[in-house]
Amino acid sequence: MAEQILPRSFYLDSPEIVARNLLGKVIAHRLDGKRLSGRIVEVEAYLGLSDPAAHASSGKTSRNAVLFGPPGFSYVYFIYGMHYCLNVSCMPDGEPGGVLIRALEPVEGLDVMAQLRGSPHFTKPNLLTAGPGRLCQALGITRATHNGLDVTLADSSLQVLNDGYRPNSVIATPRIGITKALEEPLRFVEGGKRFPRTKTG
DNA sequence: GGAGCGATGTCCT
DNA sequence: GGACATCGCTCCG
Repeated sequence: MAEQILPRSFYLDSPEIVARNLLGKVIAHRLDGKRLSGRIVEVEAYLGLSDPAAHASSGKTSRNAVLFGPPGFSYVYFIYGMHYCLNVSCMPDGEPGGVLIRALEPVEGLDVMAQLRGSPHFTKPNLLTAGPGRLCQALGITRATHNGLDVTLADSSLQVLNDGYRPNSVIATPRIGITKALEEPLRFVEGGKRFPRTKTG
């Protein structure tokens, strides 16, 4: 099938549902006329006020406002003084929720990704986009340029596409790198996929 | 290949 | 002032 932009209705569901459904979809970023893309192989769901690990848990602030807005918008934040992380908002307008994109399998523009990441990584394509900080660097995504973009528009520079690929199975595990709600199985990876990703799973 | 650790900016308490 | 949804380098096996 031809690739299609995921419609806003795709993101209306709860973060757990949207996270599972995002596995196997393609993130595409048009940068200086060149398309950089990768297939989603690892995601995490972050809920609203009931999830102490979520940015939205302490209420709406200027930083996390996108999570409280309409579904299908990018939420990019800066972490550890060094890295950006990409999320997509879900749930209806006014209700917080989001999905963190943790790892991609690079598909298009690997040469540009390697330049953005540093050329030594070109020989290790798994290190280009495995990890939330790495994939933002590889795609050229920053908070200044990519926070709050509507990823459902045909003319958006950042899109999420369905090309017909379907994961064989989905495995749920605890989330990584957090200090609260450590046991909740809200991290999702595709079962049996060979492509390297972060940590276990 | 795995554990330990430093780098480093922004936001909220 | 401290926490933080991370990464890459070192050192040790």
